Amino acid sequence: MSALTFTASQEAAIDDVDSTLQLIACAGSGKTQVLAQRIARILAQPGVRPGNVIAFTFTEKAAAELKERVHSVVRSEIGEATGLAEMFIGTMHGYCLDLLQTYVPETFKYGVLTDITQQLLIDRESRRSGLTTCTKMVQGVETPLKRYLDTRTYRTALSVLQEDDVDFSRVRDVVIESLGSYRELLDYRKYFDYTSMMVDAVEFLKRVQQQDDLTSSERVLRDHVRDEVRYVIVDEYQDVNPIQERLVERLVHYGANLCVVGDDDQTIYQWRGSEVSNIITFANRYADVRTIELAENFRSSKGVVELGRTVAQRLNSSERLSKKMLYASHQEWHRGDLLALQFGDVHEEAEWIAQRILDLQGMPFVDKPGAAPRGLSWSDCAVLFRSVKDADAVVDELKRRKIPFIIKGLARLFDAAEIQACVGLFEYMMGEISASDLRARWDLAALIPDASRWAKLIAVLDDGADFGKSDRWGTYNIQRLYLKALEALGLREETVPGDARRRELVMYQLGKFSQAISDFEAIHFSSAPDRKYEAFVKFLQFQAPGVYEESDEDAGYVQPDAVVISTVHRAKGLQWPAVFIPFLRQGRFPMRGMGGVQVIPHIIAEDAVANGARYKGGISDETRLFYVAVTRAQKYLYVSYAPGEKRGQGKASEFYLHCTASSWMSTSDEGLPDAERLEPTPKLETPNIAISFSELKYLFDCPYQFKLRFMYGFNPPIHEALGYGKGLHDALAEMHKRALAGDVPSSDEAEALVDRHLHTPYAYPALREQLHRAAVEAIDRYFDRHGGDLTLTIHSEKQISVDIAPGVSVSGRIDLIKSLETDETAIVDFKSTARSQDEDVTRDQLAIYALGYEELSGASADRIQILNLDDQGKSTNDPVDPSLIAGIKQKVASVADDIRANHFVCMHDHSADGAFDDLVGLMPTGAGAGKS
DNA sequence: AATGACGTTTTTTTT
DNA sequence: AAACGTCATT
Repeated sequence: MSALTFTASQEAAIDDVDSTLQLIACAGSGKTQVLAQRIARILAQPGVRPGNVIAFTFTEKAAAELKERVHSVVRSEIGEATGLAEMFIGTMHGYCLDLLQTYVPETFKYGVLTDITQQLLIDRESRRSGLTTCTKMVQGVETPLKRYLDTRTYRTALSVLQEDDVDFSRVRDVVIESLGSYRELLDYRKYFDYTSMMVDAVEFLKRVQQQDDLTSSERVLRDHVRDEVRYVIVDEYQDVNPIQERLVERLVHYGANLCVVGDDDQTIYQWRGSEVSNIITFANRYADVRTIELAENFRSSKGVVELGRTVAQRLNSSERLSKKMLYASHQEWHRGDLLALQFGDVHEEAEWIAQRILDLQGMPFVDKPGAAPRGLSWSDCAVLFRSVKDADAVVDELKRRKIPFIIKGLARLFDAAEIQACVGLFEYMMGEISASDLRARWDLAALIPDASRWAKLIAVLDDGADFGKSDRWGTYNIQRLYLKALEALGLREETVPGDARRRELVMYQLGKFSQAISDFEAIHFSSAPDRKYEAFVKFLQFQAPGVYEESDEDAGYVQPDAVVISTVHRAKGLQWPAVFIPFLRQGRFPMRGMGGVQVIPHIIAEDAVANGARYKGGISDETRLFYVAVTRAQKYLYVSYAPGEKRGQGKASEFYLHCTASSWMSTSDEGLPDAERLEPTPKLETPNIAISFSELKYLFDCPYQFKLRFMYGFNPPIHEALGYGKGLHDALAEMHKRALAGDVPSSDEAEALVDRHLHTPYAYPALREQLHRAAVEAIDRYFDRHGGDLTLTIHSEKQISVDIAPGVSVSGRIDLIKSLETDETAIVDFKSTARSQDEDVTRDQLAIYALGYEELSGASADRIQILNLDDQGKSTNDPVDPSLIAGIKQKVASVADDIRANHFVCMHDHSADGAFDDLVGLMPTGAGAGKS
């Protein structure tokens, strides 16, 4: 596709920016490139601005890729374009959250619950969350849901109830009441979960579109959707669920152009609510739909394409759109490229796979038509499983042969010896294990750099377990205790025993543990200390092991050259020259139906949900999954099966048998052809690097701290005043936004503004009051000094994004852009703590803001101000300096190179730097020591 | 038709 | 910090 020649249907899809479009894109059809071209075509029209376009993707990763492609097409076809950051390319969740936090002031302060924090919240407040008031019907008997045990099912029930098309008259009253009390709890604790951010956004859009008595911000949103949203594009449309479809309908309500892209044969998330009928009946539901089929497969050899086609044909023609998939790539099929093999047991199977991976090394492979062949390497091979739990034999064999691999989708963090050592810290504190047990665990993990420090560690733990020493619950901060424990041991990257690789791996694990603490403490921060630590240990023992994935080398920006072991689900959208699909055993793939309590029918009756049966899954869903697996292969495809020991594990899967019946497949291995081997060279993929303002600040300050925080995942302890700065920010944002809408707030609203925006969930009552008073004073002061300028607001909270170099972008928000009485334009950044910072860094930050404004508007700002909201704080007002701006580009680009090279050196003398309190114990002690 | 062993997935979504 | 449905076997 580098030559940028398109097929007739691709051309049609790119050119038609006016019809309601339905693109049926088969596997490997170059859909992302087509979308990028189409978006560029849209932007090239007179009168169209980037802000008129919304493109939804399924994942953040897909969004980053599409964004990068759009930018590169725009650069080459239109040249410089401004305001590209105004175009939304991202997930629907991201869009909804953004919408709420831009237009609904009451929600500015809301935080977002992840799966884990949501589960923790539901369990902690098991009654108020509706968990234990909800019941399940098992064989006609109604029993209440149980704390911890049924939480998972309850969470799914909550999302089905809210995201699907539900007939509530068929839902039992207790279930509806539980949902109500969960929603109240979320509201009370000021949280969104992944469901409520969608539901609330759709509700809000609906109200704005149907009612007349609107507030100023509601009017702004209505006008925005009516006048600004002109093109809506939805990728992976086959995986859209009912609430997402409702969102799309709302956005095109005033006639915006809609283009959906998908392949019904690749619907693999039905168990999560994906509704295939959205794509199948699309042409009936929208008027004047033009359907274009992107049938050419540019990815795979003829053999793979033909096999894929026959797999898809196993589906009932009534449940799929009739379509073709045509071989159109340069990959040639040779007899023996596709094998279906049977082995005596799983070990033989694993041995063969490992051997074939070795044999493939250096095999010539051509990535693109006309390109020079390269030798295949580890990362060109993938082993795909229905469930990655079946991967043990393959994993062992690859380890044995020292073949590098990364495994995705296995929650194994808590199997690691390092993590068990960390868990031990808290088990010791709670008296569950003895000091010598603890010592044994740390010895097992080979993690004690200096045995003389052991007594220090014990002292820290004993002190931490003394719950009588203070009445302030905030004293018993788990994260701080963890960091203190590591410090007591003297455990830092430089002191971890072993080589550099092991040191890095251990730091990743310890960082992940820090993340687990943050998750727990976000919910349990204000519990009585002894009960909190007790609950934490239970969390570590029972819940956490099933949740956290082991960190691998994939965590950073550096792509390792390693064999990929993955589930089929995670492989969607990816491709490899060689794909293995082992373990094709009856009952595994296709996976046999599941027992146990299910949301449908045990909590919600099947007939209460439109097409509720889809959550159960069936043979069609498994077939589509197998179709996805097969079509990942570019050339070599090896499916295999081996019987297991136990009964019921002896038979081959019907998918395996299907493959053996294909004339493109061989059922015996005749060896690879005698091609001359080349030097194995992994496909070079420069990862896109997207950094936010705040991350950049850390990078400039101290690259090693950046690595600790954002790559290893270490989190600072929760501060009790957390939320104060954000509250001020949000109050100011509302003031400026209302001013923009012509609804200028007056100084007597200060108190109300603070009430609405200040949320300090971790503060004890006295602190909370104190923060409240301080906030009201700060807002009063702002009205006093700047109230008259409110009408001069140009933008509030403006999202900006700067492409520094190809593949490197920096994004963030500018607090305020306003015009001055002097007729100059100023960029304003609010500061709310008097924390002193390196003068240099602040100037860098200012330069980024200036750059961002230029990118946004095409014009340059005149002044940059830092406005300190504190009473005594220092503010600044500087000119925009062109030489500074040129310098910053250079600086960011070099920082990006460091990220790509995994090079995060710290030049600081941390002992002299107050800003690094939190993680100072993990900083290298040697670095910068020579500095005065 | 009744019994008992067996296994119990998949995973995205925010700063 | 459990109990259920499914499937193979009899």
